Amino acid sequence: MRVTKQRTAILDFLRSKRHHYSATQIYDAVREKIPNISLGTVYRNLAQLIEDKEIISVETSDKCVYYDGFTADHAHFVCEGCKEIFDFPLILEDSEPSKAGFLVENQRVVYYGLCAKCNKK
Amino acid sequence: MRVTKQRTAILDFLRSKRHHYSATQIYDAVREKIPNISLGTVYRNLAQLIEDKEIISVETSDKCVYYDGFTADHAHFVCEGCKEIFDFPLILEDSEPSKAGFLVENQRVVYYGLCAKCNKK
DNA sequence: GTATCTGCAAATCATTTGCATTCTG
DNA sequence: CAGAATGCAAATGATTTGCAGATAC
Repeated sequence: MRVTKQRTAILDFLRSKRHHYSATQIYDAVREKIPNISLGTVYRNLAQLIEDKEIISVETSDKCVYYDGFTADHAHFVCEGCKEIFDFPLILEDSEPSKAGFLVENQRVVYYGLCAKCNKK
Repeated sequence: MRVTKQRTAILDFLRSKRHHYSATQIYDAVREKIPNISLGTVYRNLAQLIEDKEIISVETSDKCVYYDGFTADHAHFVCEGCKEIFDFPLILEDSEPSKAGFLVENQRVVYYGLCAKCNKK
């Protein structure tokens, strides 16, 4: 794996934010620094960065995938009101699959509902 | 909401199986009973059935959504070896978001790894 | 009878890919 | 230099949608 300015810019962007971004949003953000970067390059780098465990992907009921530069285990909450994605701590215990002899390499917890603000309305 | 033979066939199919199917797989299965059903109808009914909480959707790192006629709370395990999706009980406790005043309407837990069989190889 | 649902086909839209060129080590 | 990575544009594939005709209630 080579260090290119494109890959560096993408990773720097994701790490600089405690937020979750779609490929297109990342593309738009990085384009401010590298105007001629292509969307294909963004996707290829995101895939590579996931493989290298530098970032994680967040699959929700949205049609697009979000990417997160914060890789410590945590849960996500998708607010159906304001569409915001929130982070929450994830309490890991002996998981059912591992008790059954399965090898758990990864786990995703996503809550859906209304955030505190939207819930009050 | 009207009871059509298409909607009934889709729901019957999903309820008759303890398994998870993509829209295309459901389309293929239901076509054996209703040969001229269209994929668009399958998607429209799946969306409706989800809204009515008759079925649930399972989002994974796959590019397609899976549908599940078993609606009681449970976790999913996606085996990266054989690609099978397994059900596991889900131990629900006071979730972090609800402690924070968020309204949790739904929650999805997906594990990734190797099932017992693939893990042995 | 009328609003809802369906089949069909075309449109979307996120993501992937082929290829010639450029860049990193 | 050689293998990787990039930009561009075209391809893919799941999902959505417009519309005219069929169906449920």
